[in-house]
Amino acid sequence: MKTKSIPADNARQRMIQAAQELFHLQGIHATSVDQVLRKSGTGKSQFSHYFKTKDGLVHVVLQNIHVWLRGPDAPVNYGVQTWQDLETWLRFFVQAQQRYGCDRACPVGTIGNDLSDKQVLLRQDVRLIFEWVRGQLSRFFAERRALGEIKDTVDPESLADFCIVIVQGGLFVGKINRDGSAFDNTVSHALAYLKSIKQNHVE
Amino acid sequence: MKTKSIPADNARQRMIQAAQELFHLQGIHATSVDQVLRKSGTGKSQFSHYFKTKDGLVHVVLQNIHVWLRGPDAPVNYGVQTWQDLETWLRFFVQAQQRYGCDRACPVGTIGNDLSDKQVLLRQDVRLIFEWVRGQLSRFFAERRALGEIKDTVDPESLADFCIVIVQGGLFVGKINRDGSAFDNTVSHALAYLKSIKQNHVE
DNA sequence: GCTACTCTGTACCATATGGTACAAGGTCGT
DNA sequence: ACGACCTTGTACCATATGGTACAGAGTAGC
Repeated sequence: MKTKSIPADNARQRMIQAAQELFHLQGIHATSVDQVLRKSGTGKSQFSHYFKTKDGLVHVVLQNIHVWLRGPDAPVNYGVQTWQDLETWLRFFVQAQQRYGCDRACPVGTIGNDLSDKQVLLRQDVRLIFEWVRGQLSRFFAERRALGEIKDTVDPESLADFCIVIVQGGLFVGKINRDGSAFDNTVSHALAYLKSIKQNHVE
Repeated sequence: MKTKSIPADNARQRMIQAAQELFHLQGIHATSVDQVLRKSGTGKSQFSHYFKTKDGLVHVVLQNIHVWLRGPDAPVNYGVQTWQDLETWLRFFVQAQQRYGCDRACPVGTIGNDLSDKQVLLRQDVRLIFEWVRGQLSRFFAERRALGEIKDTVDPESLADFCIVIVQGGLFVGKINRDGSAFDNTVSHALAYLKSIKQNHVE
């Protein structure tokens, strides 16, 4: 036996980390368990021990991402409070994708896209994350509407949908084209729209 | 031998058709060659004969889609000429997705998303289709701008990107959520934006 | 009839896949 | 020291995968 078993569930964390990156980059189907094991330097017995099945691993990865996004180490502030926050939030994804050479989209979206109708629990995991993001955004828009900065006729939740679709679509198209310019252009237009909404407030 | 070999490349067409549907529904990775063979009722020898490899089949499927979209049997008019055409074009994708229970996104996008960096030729196939669509849309916006219906400061190509990202993102999110409302809401906002652009023309 | 070509069925192969069995090492509480 | 428990290595398995080999049937041209 090479390594001592002192590091406890160190292997578990390494597997989660490796899986998260591989899923992000290749999706679930294109990523085999063995690939995760090789990347994390672990064995099949640990895998079975900690996650039992591949779906089990995906589940833990999604949970991991969920707490990551909601916690203090989130890569960007999801608790949007100001219009500036919203612009920062949108622009973040453009920059983030370009940093990695436009070879990957949203980690959660990539996994969600690979799910079949049978993987009910995993779809629930994905939905939970999306719902939370949508909640953050719609809360922001609702607050702004209450302040009269948005017309009463505009639905805050539909604006949240608008932002989410822009981000998911932008990352998706960017990945396909290996080029972030379409995403960049789209965010510019989206921001122009949101500003026009903002300025159109009654009173 | 059950069937006579009179029907010529009938088998070939059936395989393409089956593959196209399976790729659309599951992506490339989740679709095995055997699955295509079972669905099309053909054998492995035909497959090797006509397409040689799996990538070869994907290539033909993409070409098939390409000529389909550009031809008279296209599911929607890509040769947008009027603002009404554009609205019809955008709304078509919302309706098309809902017709099939929101279990699939764009056929081309789905395939493009599954490509690795090594599949250069297939990525080229995808890019060709996307570039053509982008060309159709940007041509329309350029024409409208020439007529003074759009401000000179607005880039027609970036508006085309905006529309493509909305459609790809909407279909993508719809597939993940198995629900088309986010896409629907997003298209409504996008159309509102495009109308605001339209009315802002100088003169 | 003979040959060349197209089409198709059967069999096969090396590899990869997800998953299981089982035993053994290490740690801790007693 | 003892046993319980957590962790890990090795070996294995049934199945699926993409792909190949090869021969037989059908058809057309000469």
